[in-house]
Amino acid sequence: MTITMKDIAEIVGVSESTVSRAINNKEGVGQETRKEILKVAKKNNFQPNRLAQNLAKQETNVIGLLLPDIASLFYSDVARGVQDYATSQGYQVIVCNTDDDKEQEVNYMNWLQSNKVAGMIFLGGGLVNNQIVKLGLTDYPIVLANRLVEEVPLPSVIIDDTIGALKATEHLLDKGHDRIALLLGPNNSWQAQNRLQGYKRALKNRDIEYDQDLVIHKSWSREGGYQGFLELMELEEPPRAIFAADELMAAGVVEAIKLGGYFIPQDIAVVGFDDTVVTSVIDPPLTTVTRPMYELGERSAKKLLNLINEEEIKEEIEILESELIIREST
Amino acid sequence: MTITMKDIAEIVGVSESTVSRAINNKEGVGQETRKEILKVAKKNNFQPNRLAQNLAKQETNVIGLLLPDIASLFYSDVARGVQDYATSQGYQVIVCNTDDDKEQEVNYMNWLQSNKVAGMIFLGGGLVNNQIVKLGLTDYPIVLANRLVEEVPLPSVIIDDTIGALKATEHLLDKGHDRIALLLGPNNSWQAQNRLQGYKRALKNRDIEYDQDLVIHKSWSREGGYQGFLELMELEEPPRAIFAADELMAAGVVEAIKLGGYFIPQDIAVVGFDDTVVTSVIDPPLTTVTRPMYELGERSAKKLLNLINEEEIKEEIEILESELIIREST
DNA sequence: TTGTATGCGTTATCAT
DNA sequence: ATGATAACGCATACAA
Repeated sequence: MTITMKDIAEIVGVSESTVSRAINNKEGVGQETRKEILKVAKKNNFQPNRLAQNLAKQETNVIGLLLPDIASLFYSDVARGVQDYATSQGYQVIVCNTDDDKEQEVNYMNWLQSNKVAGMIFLGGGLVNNQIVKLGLTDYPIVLANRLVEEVPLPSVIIDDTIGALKATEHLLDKGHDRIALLLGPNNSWQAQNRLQGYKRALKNRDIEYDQDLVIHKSWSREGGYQGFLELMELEEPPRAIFAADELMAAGVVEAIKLGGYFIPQDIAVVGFDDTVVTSVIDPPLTTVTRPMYELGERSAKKLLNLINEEEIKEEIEILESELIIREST
Repeated sequence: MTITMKDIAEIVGVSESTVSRAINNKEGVGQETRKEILKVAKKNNFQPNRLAQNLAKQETNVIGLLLPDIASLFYSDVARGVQDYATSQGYQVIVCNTDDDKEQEVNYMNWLQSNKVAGMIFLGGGLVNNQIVKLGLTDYPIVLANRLVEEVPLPSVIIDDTIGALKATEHLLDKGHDRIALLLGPNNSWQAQNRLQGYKRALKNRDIEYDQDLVIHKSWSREGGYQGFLELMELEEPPRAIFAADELMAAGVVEAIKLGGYFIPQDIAVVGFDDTVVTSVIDPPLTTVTRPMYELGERSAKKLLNLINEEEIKEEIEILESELIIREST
């Protein structure tokens, strides 16, 4: 049913090579012939067979994106960034969900390679495994997005939560607060560590003593935020500023504050983390740290395409900073 | 760098066809030869070139998924369902974001065709345009997911919001409420129409008169829900049960109710719509209508693969029903 | 059991 | 300006 160059050649009465040249806008085809060929092609809705094309050219315009779960709010945003940039440059993206499973990851790596993708982006998922390092080092174009690599450096783009947490804390400091509570998830997580670090650094910059009692680890959830707030209120001198370093926790804190009859920000100021649809259900509009997720995708894609086209890479590791959006909760 | 069958053939000292047979687990290869070939293949990490493979076999194991935006909470869940089912059957998925733009859509359709995908799923995006119908009718495997088609029927899977709304209303009726408010977005939307219809049908089933005053159209947002509640409270006899047919609106309603000093569900019962991360920040846990988004993806993928493999399709149009999850807000 | 030959649809290198 | 031909890597029908 689908028409090929051979067919067109037959119809027009020329050779396949001439058809190929005409279709690909190359030199060396007569005015008339070219017009005729294009006419027939359009009329029959000719679509070149990419499989054959790629096989012959020994290259493709497809890149692979491996991530834990496309259904996650965070990753889907990044994915969109990757896709938009890639397609703007004539590339297509294949998204693979690994669920943080090493085996899945390796499977996909192999599959992508056998499909001769031009390169891959590895998004999230903790540490980089050896296979990736090996692949990336044997000059296969690979970019790491928000993912850590041990020892050997690979081209990567990451978001630094530390800066965001620093900005958030500084903002509250600027508002005149000197006792700022910090709500975090379990302290074994990389995220918690970074955000805590930013918080500490902000305090240190202002010569304010770090008070262990003001830092509370709960679960990354509404309930965690809720309970965290209750704990804070039991302190002798409860804080009047809270940095809830997670959006669900922030929602819980706001909830608890209002239920307690306090006003935001008059009685207690709140800064959250992340700015997704969850934030939109919080009232008052939340001052929050926002991570450039879409941009993370864009930059990663850009870096990968640069790598593929062997253009010069300015910085091996690119660091994006999270921003503070100031709204009405502080 | 990458090894081919030809290379293996040379190393082992057999012909390419023998290598092909061995690699593909086909009959007609001697014990020893096969073992030797596989050994060499494994040692050199041989990956068959899918481009060549697919070109030769004239088929691929890739399907295309066109949707408005992968970064949307709704669509990304569906996409995950498609991917999981597809990969479980040995297929890969290419996701294309169309942003509801007809032109983009057509571009992707062409691109996917020229990549010889085995089939496509069109998710969301309102009415189906003619190009799709044409493509689907000229026996190209196509499945419509939660998308409307005029006149000509195409294999499709849809979620019926009507049923969900009906169940939600019935549930409140069962709880003894006879004056149930309904909060909706702008009434020109397909969603609003369906949910209103389900609501009406539930009332009719119980011979309860439809009261126009109890149905309020606002924006699909927290603010819309909030304002809607305030309007309801101005009625002579405010309702004590509210069906907020959108998750953001539900969040706004709950917010407003609590600020008003009422208790849920003792004073006012609330049923929401959809069950995503947004729901998780609402307290008390919300009774809500949940749409089987993941399943929508799964079923669509399954139908498409059936189509591709020319198995019999039981029902041309498959209707999934939304379910009511009963929690503590009613 | 194994090898030979041909084709898949396109690109690219030669001739002409 | 155009055509013949080989090549891309693999599958497969047909011979041997």
